[in-house]
Amino acid sequence: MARYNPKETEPKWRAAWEKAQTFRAPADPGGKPKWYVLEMFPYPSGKLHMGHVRNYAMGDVVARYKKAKGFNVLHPMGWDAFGMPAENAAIEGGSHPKTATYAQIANMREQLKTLGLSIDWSREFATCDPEYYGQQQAWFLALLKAGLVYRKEAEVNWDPVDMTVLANEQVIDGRGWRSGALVEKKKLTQWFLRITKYSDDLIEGLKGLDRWPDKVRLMQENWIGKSRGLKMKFHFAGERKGSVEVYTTRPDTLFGASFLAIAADHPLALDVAKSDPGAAAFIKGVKQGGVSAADIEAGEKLGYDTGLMVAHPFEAGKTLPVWIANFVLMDYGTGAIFGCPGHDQRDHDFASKYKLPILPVVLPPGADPAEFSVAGEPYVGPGKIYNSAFLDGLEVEAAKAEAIARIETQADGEGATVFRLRDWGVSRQRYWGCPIPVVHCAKCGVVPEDKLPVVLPDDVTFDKPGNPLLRHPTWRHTTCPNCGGKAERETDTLDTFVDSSWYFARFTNPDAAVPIDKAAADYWLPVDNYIGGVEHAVLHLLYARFVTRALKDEGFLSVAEPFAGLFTQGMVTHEAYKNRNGEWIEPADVERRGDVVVDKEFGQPVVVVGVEKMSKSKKNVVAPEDIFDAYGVDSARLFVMSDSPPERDVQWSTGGVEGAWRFTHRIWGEYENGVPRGGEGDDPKAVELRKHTHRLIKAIGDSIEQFRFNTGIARLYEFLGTLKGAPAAGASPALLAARHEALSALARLIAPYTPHLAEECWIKVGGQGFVADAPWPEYSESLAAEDERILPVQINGKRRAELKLPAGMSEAEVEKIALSDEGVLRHLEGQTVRKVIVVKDRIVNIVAN
RNA sequence: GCGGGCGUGGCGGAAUUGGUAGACGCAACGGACUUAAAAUCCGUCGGGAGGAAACUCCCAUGCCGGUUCGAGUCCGGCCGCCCGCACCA
Repeated sequence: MARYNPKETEPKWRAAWEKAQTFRAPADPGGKPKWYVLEMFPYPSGKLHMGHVRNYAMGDVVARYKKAKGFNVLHPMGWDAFGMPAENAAIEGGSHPKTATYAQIANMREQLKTLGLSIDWSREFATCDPEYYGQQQAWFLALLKAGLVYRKEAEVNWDPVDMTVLANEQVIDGRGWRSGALVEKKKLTQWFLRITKYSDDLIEGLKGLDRWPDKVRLMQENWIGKSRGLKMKFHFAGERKGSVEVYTTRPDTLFGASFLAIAADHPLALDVAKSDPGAAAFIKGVKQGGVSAADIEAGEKLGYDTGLMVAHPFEAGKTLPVWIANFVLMDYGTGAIFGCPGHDQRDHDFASKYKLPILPVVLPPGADPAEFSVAGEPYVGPGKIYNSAFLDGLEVEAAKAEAIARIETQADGEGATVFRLRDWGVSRQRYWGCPIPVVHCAKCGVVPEDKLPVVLPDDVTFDKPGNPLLRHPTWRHTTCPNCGGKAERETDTLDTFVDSSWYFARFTNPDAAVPIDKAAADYWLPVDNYIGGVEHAVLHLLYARFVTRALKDEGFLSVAEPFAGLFTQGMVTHEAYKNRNGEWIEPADVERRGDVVVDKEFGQPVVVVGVEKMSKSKKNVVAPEDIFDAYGVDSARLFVMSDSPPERDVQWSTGGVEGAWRFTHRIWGEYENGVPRGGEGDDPKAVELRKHTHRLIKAIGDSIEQFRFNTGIARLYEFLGTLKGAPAAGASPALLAARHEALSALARLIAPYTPHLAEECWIKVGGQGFVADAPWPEYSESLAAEDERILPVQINGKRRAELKLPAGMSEAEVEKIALSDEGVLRHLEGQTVRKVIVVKDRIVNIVAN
């Protein structure tokens, strides 16, 4: 018997689908409901890895299923093609980012196509296509006009050797990751998107995203970080005029205030430093005090007493010293706080160090005011306010409201909402990104470019550090669209997160002459299933939500939320191995012999270091091409979906993919000799098989709807066992008919997972056209329903017997049967039945003693 | 430190959401086929005790306690691991 040969069948079907344009998503709805499936588009690294296989296989399962269920499915693919890897490669002597990127796209497109995905390739684009980023420039200018884009001076991590701005994660121990140079804090005028305008709305919108993981919603909520409190002024006591504004979420503890602290870059601190060398030195010290998170964590609280005093707003005559403190952040709240050491850990640390008063004003429930002390540690829990004049006796929350009201009547401040979220800095001093389409004119200032796209020049060099656009002989020199005079182009390019913040909308009509074809977007958006890695839980997904809102407000599209359903899938991991010299070795070079893992070549035992994300550095990478070659694409797809729940990591193993491979062959074995249609007749075995078939149809559909692919696949494996128990050889006509029904359904049920094999099977059952175009099988409720139940009988909570009963039997009847069952009676000997609990179709529990 | 999640056989994981714990797969072991091996097929597979056997009983979902007729699932307290944020006032 000829074995199923995926190497022959798989390419054949891919070519057939392509020729028939099976996965083209028609723009015209034609009465079908739409379904938009999108996986996060890849950076074109040039090499497909197992993580991609899992991500795209997952989306493909849903897309193929929804298509079979009668939806008009959009399932597009593109390339997140701008960004630093290509530019860094060019700097290191590689080829030009453009040629390299398009070459890598070509490679990766071929590899992705090998996966047999149901993608509408006619919609493909790359973010580095001028047709795409030109439209991005168009809406960028619309946002600029609307005031959602602005420039301001901001501090950046500047690498003085590479002459570039670094992201925080590129700064390692205060040094540039590439050059190793000490990173400087530098002020540059940068472009910002006003995401903070939508802070509240972005939090509110999360509530409606009921098909998002709670975890991601929570992460976004925390990231935006809304807090309610009080902004208030402390007036200077003494000669100095004016006031310092602070923000607090604990106005109830105002009577416990013992100092004010301001950030080192607070205007007041800078003013003091002008005439106070000590303050100037302190500020300088704070600024140099490390950039990395670890530095900040280890950092001790330090302060400098400015000598200034402010008046307490409620206690006449009481004054508080104003300190400059290293732990106060300028860009949160007002950059100034009042310190209440009794009820805040940081203030307590600070006050202890500088011997400032520590006053308790919140009394924990049940504590004795005469005994209670906060000298050792602050108390941050709930309680009643005391030592606080008019606030005495109030609970914390009530006291907050009362304090805010008082401050408001004194006209010293007002209740305020503050967000942690900052505006989005999108300037990158880099070449390989979308040019910011403005010119700088000496006469007219910043002027939007009127001829789009502003195209990146190709003739640039990477032999010197810094932004090649700055060095280009002609590119930046242009004329002002406004006055026609000499002007210079902006040389900053956009953060690549901008590119990925709207691509899902562009897919709805990638050829539109405007950024977004509104009719197409209105039809397709929002994305119904968005699938990708959880590492994008905050940044990408928050930016995309923001840009969608901004584009909606500017009339480009109609939805506020781009992604109705989100699924974050786990990684593909693999065991990592080290030989006895401590060197990493590749999975291909090791072999399992009994209980030990050995080096194939030398036979020496190797150490299994653990199961980790596939990475080059640990050499625990399995190349998808090798797997496709050995087992076929279908087996690889099936395995990455089968072993673990999709949101969790899956561990790649040779044994696992071999199991999937065996399964495909066993399936084929049921079809290869033909599937006779059978005939009429009575056969209990036929009825039994039909029941299993209809139950399976229901189960597989449910498992895909719920993203529980692993349990669905388990049911498919199980069903194969059922088929083997009802072989075709010697079967009655009725059983043959039931087998035909089963195998016809099965071909369609496996199609989302193993689409190539399914097409072969579909032929064998006499299916019309592609199984990829075939409707999902229907199940009959009555056949899928269990008509017989096995009820366990517990006695005092321990399972003692089983009853096989028809489903739906009444509680009283079940009780009667249970109490007369031989096995049950044996266990009840010498005991009195006190109570019988019958849960319909589920369980019987007899309480006896 | 704050917020969230998880802990089930040798391993990945199931468990109708409070109702037969261990589906399905991997590994392992036994058997069939074969001159032999691979492949394939069939079977066993949480631990313990009893029995020739069908089977019966006890223990078991990180640990301790609670609620309940009944707890892997709910509640409280520990222990361990993972993720996010991190001086956010």
